[in-house]
Amino acid sequence: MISPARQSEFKQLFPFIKRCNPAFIEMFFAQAQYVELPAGAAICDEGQICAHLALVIEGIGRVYKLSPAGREVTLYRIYGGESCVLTASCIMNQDSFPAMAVSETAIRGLLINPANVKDWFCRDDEWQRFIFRLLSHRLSDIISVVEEVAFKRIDVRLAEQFVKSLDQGKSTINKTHADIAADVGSSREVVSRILRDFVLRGLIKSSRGSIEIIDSQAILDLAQQ
Amino acid sequence: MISPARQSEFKQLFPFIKRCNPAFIEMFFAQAQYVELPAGAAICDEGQICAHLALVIEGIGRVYKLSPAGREVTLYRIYGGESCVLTASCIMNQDSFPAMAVSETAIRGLLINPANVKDWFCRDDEWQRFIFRLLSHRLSDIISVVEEVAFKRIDVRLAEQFVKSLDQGKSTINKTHADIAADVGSSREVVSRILRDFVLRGLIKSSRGSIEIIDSQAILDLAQQ
DNA sequence: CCCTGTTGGTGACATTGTCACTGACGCCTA
DNA sequence: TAGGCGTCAGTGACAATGTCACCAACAGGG
Repeated sequence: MISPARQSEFKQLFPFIKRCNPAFIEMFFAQAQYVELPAGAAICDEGQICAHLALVIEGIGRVYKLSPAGREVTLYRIYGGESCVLTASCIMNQDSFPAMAVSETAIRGLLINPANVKDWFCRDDEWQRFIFRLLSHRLSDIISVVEEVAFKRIDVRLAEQFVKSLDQGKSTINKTHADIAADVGSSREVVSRILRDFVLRGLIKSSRGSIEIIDSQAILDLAQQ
Repeated sequence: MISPARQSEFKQLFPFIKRCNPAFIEMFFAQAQYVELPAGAAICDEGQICAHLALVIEGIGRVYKLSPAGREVTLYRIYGGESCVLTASCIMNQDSFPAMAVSETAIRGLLINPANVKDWFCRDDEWQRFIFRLLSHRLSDIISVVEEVAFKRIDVRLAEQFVKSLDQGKSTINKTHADIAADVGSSREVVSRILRDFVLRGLIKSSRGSIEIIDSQAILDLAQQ
């Protein structure tokens, strides 16, 4: 049973629940389980069968692929108000999880039992819509990753990352070159080289573990390509 | 209304329908629409909203991404007994199609009205299971594409393609270098170069528009990496 | 037999990936 | 405070891949 305070917090982030019928809402909060995770916790290992569907209230989760050689690509991130679809699809047919997931920050959220996820599907139209929307958004997220990796130059993709930060009002990115490389699926050396060029061209300032965007217009232009 | 002959043909390829309840089966075949497509027909353009859910009886569809520069990557293929999930997920929430699709061979299949897809979801458990299985398989298909593109050398990926042909009992592949490049998301020149090396190493024989696998063991070994 | 579109080959160069190594920095502990 | 250690970033050399421009071989139609 979820406390009333957490319930209203949840409703803020997941508006669909407010459109569900009262009986469903009651059942939902009765069955859901509240959890907290520290930053950097492994949520799902490759091949592991997922135990629950997670709905994130606060924090950021990162879902990624890991190569045998140790390289990484981020498939997508899970923010507050979202849920791990891979988990969802795994729950639906008991497959194993085809990627890894970690908490990038501390995470708070609700866990739903797999049996409930499926059972509720026909109990409430809004719940169904919510799950479907999630699945299809993730599908297109991952397709964009294919597009990025297959077609775009890395300098352009780095610029895109910076633009995302700018959109969130942050002109400083606190990440190491290795972090960024893992994000875009490249290697640290390549990222370092390109960032060195960015520094020389006056687009950014770089220091240990953080990057400051100087010429945001040039970054925007580059990301445009 | 689908003719009895086509119904039994469909049941062979989509066994789930045999496990559905009789009323559902009747409704299904009453509402479904039979269609045929020639080879090379455009099924879905990027950004276009999909009008129907297609269940393929015979033939092969290819779903791919196209870059502005004209390069391509194949996301997945749809064979007999399968369905276009992207279409499915698009239907569920009226999004536009995030990729392109063409018929690689002539295709025969059934079309389902979007309204029905959704409506049926809670009418029959087997139908629900079928759609979910499809969605989650496609998701992992596309994740493997990310893995391939981000982490693997192209010679290895070409070898993998050849292994797929060998698995189907075909030691000759009737494709142009450009076709193969579009499949793996590379460029024709690169494919040509690598195939030239394969020829020099005695792995394949190459002629205009077709490739014959000579040393299948070496191909298998290479694909293993 | 010529014309034309398709297919494949090639060299040159830019971009990216990999490997091995180095130096700089921050933190901990003796 | 000095030394030790791990993290972070920079570099050169070379391999793999992408891009561009161009050419040659081939097939089929007129």
